[in-house]
Amino acid sequence: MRIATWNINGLRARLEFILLWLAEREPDVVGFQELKVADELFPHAEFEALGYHALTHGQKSWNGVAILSRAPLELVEAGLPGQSGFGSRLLRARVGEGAGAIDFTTLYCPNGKDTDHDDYQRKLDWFDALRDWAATFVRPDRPIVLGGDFNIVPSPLDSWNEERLRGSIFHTEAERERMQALIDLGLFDLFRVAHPETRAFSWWDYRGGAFHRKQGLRIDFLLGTRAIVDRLRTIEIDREFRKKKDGLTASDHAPVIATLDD
DNA sequence: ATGTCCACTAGGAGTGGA
Repeated sequence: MRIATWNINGLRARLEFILLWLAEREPDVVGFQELKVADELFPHAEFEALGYHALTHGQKSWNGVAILSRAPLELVEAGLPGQSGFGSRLLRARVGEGAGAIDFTTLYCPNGKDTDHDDYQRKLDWFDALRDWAATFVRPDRPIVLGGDFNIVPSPLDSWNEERLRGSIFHTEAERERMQALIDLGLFDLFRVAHPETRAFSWWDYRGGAFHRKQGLRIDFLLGTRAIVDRLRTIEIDREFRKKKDGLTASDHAPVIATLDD
């Protein structure tokens, strides 16, 4: 079973690019973030043509998340309780069938903009709510995945320039404490399980040639319980799809894709 | 300091967000 997360930065602008990726990588389950489209405009038929069912939790202009699955999927919940004012950022489904089924959540965590912006404290509050919510169901023996754009750089190894950026947005102690609090519920950063020492990024600014200068951050994660770690075979950040394809513009995020034993 | 991209409004570029 191949599972993935990807902040696509605009579904309508990215559709053709996404379809290329699906055909090439053939994931079974994908969580998308930053759809920037209302649910009624979601192109279900385009995905169904490739064999994917979709659940969406979108809104006009900004935010928005969706889950694609080849196997039937069942909505569990949409939206983080108490945090609907921050937009459509969370969607949880049961995906797959039988013993191999997993509890899969896609997350688009708030950016926070800057440490002196009001959104920064709201971001920290959102993460507190996320931890409280996750604590209600995360258990080591359950196959649970939380995947998404967390907008936090958890450790110096995950930043292209920790020395310069420490204390700035994505790199603060308060954000890192929130990330750790989530992990402490019994979740593992699957990329780090497989690649404990590798410097790898999942996001590069469109500006300034950041991708080619290797100036990126690792802010997109697949988190899984012990039951998922036990099934983990591979996990990679799909840098190839941060590059233009057939003249089509990529998202500023690369997909993260993992293979699990069925 | 900031070289890009996306969506919105409006009916052609500017603005806000990331």
